[in-house]
Amino acid sequence: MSDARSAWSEQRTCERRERDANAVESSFVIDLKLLRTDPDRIRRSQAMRGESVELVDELLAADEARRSTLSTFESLRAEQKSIGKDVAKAQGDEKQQLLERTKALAAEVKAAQAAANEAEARFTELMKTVPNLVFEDVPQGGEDDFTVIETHGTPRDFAAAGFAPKDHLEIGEALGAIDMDRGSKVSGSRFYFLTGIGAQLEFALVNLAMAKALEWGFAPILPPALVKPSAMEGTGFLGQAAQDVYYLPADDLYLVGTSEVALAAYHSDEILDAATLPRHYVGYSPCFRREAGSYGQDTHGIFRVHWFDKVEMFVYCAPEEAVAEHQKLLAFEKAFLEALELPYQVLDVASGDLGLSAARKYDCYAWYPAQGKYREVTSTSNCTEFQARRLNIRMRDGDGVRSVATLNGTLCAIPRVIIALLENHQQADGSVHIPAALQPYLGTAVIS
RNA sequence: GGAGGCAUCGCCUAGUCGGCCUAUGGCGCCCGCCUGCUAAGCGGGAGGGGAUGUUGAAUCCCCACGUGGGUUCGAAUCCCACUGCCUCCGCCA
Repeated sequence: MSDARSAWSEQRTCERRERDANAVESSFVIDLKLLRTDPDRIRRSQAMRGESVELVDELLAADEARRSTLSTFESLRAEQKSIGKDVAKAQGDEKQQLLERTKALAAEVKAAQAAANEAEARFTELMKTVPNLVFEDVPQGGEDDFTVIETHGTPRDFAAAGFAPKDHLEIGEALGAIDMDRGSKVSGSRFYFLTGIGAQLEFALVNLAMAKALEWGFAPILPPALVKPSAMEGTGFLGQAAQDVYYLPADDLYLVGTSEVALAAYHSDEILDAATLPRHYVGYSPCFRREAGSYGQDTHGIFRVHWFDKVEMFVYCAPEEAVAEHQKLLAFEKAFLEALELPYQVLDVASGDLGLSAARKYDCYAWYPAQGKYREVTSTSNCTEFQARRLNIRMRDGDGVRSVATLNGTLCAIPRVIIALLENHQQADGSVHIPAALQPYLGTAVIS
């Protein structure tokens, strides 16, 4: 039995469902105990992200309000219950007296409960806005303050080869691989058709990526591309990133921007047996992005588009394993780029440029000759327990029941990989060399 | 889309014309005990939150019978809405 198949059968027998509603309500974004015992840790994280530090004080106040209203409700409720029992036994006048007392109490209980619910809701709303805690050793700063931690390969010297590199669109159109004009005719800007060898290239890349992932022990999944709001919110895409997401109001569904969403929500409301962790999944799905904040950026070709397909890795593991798993995901991404013979760098992304759910993020930037620079081609995030708390995904082990950690990483984002292949491996005559690892899947060593 | 049925602890299940439910029993699981070993047997445990407290003690309380409301002094039990699943019909790749 293959690794992938045994992973499947194992998981089918070990799944647990957690249906407790309170657990869902009280699954918070950051660790509740941390808020009380070490609020400064959260303040530092907020500062590193360039987010509100005052939020922590609001949270503490809201938590206090929540607890005191809850206490009030609980003691009233306890009294109500205990009198209720006496009522059942009492007779005559005694019964009438008790009834009178408890009638008034009923209204109080109701009011106290409403107050407690409201305080709870306010607190939960606030908690949802807190991004994940950043690891304290990630580079500080904004978009441009990343640290380049590795550089692999060397950009080709096209001058020495005697010709100027063409950009991917020019190559792709000449090869009949990319049709941008019809993309915009049919669907608008930032849409495209992959045609002929371009379409074949996608299938070849997907098959190569899947073959590698299976070899590495990942279980393959084809996830839905439309998800409920809870899945979107749980993975952290409805906060500041909400404007970048397609929404279908008629059905109250979102189009995912990455299969990470469905892969993370896959085990929502479940308790996983610790013996089945870590779990490695690899998903393939279309990805939809409104690119609302990027008007005018990367408008040329298929670098930044509203729809693309992507092979994505996803990991569930014990929190203490997360850092090591993150390194593994990065290693897999590197192995894939190396198989494609692409020069690239690895970036440790700065605190201010992390998404809502990431504690640390490594991006691989591949070399794009026509742009003359390294640009993002993969991204892997360690979300620690952030998504698991929101999605109520826990594990049972010797220490009881606790949240798992989740991680995600790009294995192959089709358009950006196609661009990198076309541009880096182009020849003077307009043909494109295909890396040895990909040749078996495409059936040719050169496209022309 | 139309009609009907169902929803209790990991799984199965008792309870459903309101208070004795502090939710029954079985299986599986975990920890003890017992025992040449195993099995059996016996005892205990297994959700969330809060308070006092401790640092890996304990005690008390609240919540949890799909979800949310309602009726009532009191709801697993009655009423309403919603969700999910199952069956049948229709439509469809």
